[in-house]
Amino acid sequence: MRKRGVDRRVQRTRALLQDSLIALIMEKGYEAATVQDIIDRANVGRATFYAHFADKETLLSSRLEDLRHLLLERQRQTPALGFSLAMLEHAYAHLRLYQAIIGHDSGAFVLQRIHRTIAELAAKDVHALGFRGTTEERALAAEYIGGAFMAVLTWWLDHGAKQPPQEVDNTFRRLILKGLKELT
Amino acid sequence: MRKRGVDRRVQRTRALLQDSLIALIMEKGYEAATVQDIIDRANVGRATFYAHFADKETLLSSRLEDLRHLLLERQRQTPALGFSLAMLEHAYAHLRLYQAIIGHDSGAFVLQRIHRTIAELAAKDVHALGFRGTTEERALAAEYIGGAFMAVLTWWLDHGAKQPPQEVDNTFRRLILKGLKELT
DNA sequence: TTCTATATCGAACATTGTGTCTAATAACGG
DNA sequence: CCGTTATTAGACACAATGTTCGATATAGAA
Repeated sequence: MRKRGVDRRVQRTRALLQDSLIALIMEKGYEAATVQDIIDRANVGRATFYAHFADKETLLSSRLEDLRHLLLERQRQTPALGFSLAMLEHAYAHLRLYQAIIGHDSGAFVLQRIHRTIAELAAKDVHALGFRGTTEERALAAEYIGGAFMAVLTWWLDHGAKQPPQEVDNTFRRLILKGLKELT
Repeated sequence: MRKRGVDRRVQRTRALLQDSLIALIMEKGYEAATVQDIIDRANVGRATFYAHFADKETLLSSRLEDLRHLLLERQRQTPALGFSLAMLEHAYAHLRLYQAIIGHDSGAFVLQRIHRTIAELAAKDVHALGFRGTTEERALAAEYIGGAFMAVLTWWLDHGAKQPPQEVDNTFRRLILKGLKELT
């Protein structure tokens, strides 16, 4: 029995690379960070990087996958739109990172990935919300929920994240259910 | 008086390059298109490209600027949310292009640029809509309108653009004003 | 038409980043 | 302790970027 747990070296290397990417995103944005930057900061050999990840994007994906599981977990515990508060709290806990993503133009790609993840989770909630309609209408609802959430998240981060996550979560829920009429 | 109009050669070259980029976006996506690809297809010298545009992104911007002016024009003629129908009709008239943007992952960047343009136009409408509230609330409203529109646009394109622009415009308006409750 | 300013060309160039490969070394886990 | 596997340094070919320069072609004014 060889494969009790993952080799310590592997765990260490992967963590170093992921953390390095995060740090670089905060420092110069995702696009601007090169593989060379990443391995320099992580103090890891070039060949080692490619032994673990096919490219920079794959490294990013490995991190986003963690986030996705976190959100999935919270969604299972919460009746509807569980991803919302979980995501807001995660952003609140890593404010500098998220503000860097929003700030740099290079954030587009990362943001898009997060957006797709959210939209995917929203699709599951459409059913949970007891939403009636055709397949297409439900797809529209999911897209709308995802888009609205990203709008709220972006706005919140852009303005210094002054409200607590709980309050923003409420704003989001009011917005998607009742639209602009209820914003005030 | 030298500068009656722009030199024909300049007009021709710029148009060739812009059209070439559009064609390539449809063919392989924005990210995948290299400057070499663009000048090859346009049949323009490398030095000439850089005489006109600093890089690929600047070339894209020059095209998006045209779109922005188109939308601004239509917004001036329409009481509120004028960008919506105009944008939908533009997408409808260039379906293959927009579906390519949505399709390829590389579309994230282009989509982000369009999103920002829409959000900017939405900000002007927030006031036109007679929306009351603090500066921050109005910023949220603008972001929300932009996000909701992009969601509807994305959904529509993703599902084959089966409804006419007019109908999609109505759906969008109902959605942002009254939320999910009114979607059915 | 002629003249002149300037846009274009082609080709070379340095630079940067990517992804692969190898043989030697180090560290893990049993 | 030993066999397996991860890591390393460094070199490598490749692709793409953005700049430069002299020669050529062409637009627009007179």
